[in-house]
Amino acid sequence: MRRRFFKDVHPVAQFAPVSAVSRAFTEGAYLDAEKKRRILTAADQLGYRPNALAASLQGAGSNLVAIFVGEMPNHYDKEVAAALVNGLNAAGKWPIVIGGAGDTAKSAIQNVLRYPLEAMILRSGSLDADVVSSCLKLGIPVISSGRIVEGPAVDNICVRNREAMAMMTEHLINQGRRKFAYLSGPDTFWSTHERYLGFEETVKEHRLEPCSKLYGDYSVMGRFNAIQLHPDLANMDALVCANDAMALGALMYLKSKSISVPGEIAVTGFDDISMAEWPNVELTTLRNPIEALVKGTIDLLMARAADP
Amino acid sequence: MRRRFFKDVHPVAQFAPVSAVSRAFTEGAYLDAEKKRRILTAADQLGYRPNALAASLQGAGSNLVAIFVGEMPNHYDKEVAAALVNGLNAAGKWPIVIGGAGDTAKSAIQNVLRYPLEAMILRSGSLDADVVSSCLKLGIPVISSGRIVEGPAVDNICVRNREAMAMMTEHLINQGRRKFAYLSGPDTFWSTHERYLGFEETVKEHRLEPCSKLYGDYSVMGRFNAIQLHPDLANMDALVCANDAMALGALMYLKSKSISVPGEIAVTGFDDISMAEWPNVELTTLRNPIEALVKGTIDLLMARAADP
DNA sequence: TTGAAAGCGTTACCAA
DNA sequence: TTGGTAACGCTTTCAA
Repeated sequence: MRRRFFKDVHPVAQFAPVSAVSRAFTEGAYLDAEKKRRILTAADQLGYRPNALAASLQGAGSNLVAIFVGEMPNHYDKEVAAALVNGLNAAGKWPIVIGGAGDTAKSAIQNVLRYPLEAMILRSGSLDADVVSSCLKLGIPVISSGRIVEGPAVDNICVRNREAMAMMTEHLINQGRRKFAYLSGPDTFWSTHERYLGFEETVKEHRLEPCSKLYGDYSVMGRFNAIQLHPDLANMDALVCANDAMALGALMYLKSKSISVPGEIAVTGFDDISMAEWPNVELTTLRNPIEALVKGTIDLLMARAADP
Repeated sequence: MRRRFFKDVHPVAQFAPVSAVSRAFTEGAYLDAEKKRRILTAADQLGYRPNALAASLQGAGSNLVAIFVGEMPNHYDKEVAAALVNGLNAAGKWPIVIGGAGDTAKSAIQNVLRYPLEAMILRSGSLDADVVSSCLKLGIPVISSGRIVEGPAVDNICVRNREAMAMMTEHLINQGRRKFAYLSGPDTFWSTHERYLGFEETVKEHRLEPCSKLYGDYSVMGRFNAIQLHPDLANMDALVCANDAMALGALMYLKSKSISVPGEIAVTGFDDISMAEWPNVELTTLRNPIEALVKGTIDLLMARAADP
């Protein structure tokens, strides 16, 4: 079959050779100014723009990035995801977002890896080993945001969960609190363990009596909050929660029992989600700075792009 | 320059011709079972998978979809966006997410249109005319989710805002409420107008006195809620809000003033975000069903894919 | 400064 | 069944 020349089909190349069209869209390429203007005008009318995929096949960067956001059980995760999308957009990177968990997410990730990605950003920990090894084989850099993931070619950006929680606990002790309870997240979340360690070591340092530890699920309503299960609320003057969502749930429960906060019991969270700023919400929280996290993630991405 | 044959470079084609490799990855293609197994094994070890971009260049569907989510000022928007991402993933479509507003978003959209998209899903109304005309030229179907957008080749899926709000108002009147105030969203949101109309026509039908209309911004805390500006809370027994977020804000304000809800004033919202189910939140709300919205959006997408 | 053509990684077609 | 190759839309030599 005779090779059809681009001239026959290329929408703009009716007016000029393909190479000229390409040059018209390439900053700083040699091309007669008048000719360039003509091409750009025609392109504009036709709604033509160079196909980014064909360009990437040719060697240009794809500017595509995948983000695995997981299930996003609480508002903090959603806020981070939204901020990440905006940050990437501003940097000229286009995020393909993958959600969910389990086998569905697993196969989704494998499918998305068929696109020429410049990076894989991990916001969820459920599939680490799998994803990391796949990306390694493909030479796609992995950026773990909000958790530490071991592995070659994995960049990490993460808040100091342990130190922060230690500071928070210290602060409560300085305020005179002595009888602690801890509301933990599920063990499947990486941050859970770190945060508890920070709390535990501080309590031990001050030789306070061992406290009770409860488990929530990082959401506000999960099990309408583990706090309900607590044996005796009377024997407690501070409730340290592993994130804001659960702290909010606890707060609502205590309020329904007419227990004064922070009078009788201090409640603390972690993340500083927007709800923590609402009036009537007597919550002390640690700022888990989204802006910094997003900026760090994108800096890492750009660094990898410049020097793989 | 001599044409380099794929054999020289294709990672798997060292073991078999490129066409065989392609067949190994194509369901139902003619290929010796044993040979297929060998190829797949080699591919697995090398981490090789067919490049989706090159495939789409060849004629296969790109499976890429863009979602313009806008600013997502409230939780409902974020919940919808998350559900949409999950739904698309489950359908084997990969969403490129664009956020923000104004010129940044505008140029982001134009850039993303350089990829071969199967559809553009609009969740934000800020850039309609622009996006629709660009997509039309490119032959990319536009799906407007949650709003009605006029235009050729635009599919719409949307809840009946007006009818729903009318029902809600009717319900309040049946309960004996007579003195209404309305807390509206910003005029830049399409749903704002529709919802107000439903409310207004019902109030007029029942010949109730004209009510006061206040403006919020669809967020919980915006201006710590327009309700504060209301001249006299005493002269009101029902506050109809255009969405849950603002209703929640109003609720908190009334609580801080020790006004009983729903005793003295009934407060209603719209959306049924998860927070509306929290205990202590005395909110009557209309379910804006996310599942149905997502399913409808994806059905529309699939229908377009099958028959453009 | 320009046009022609090679080559990117696929899939589809055609002849064997 | 198979292998070879045209074609997809683009950018980048290369030669003029």
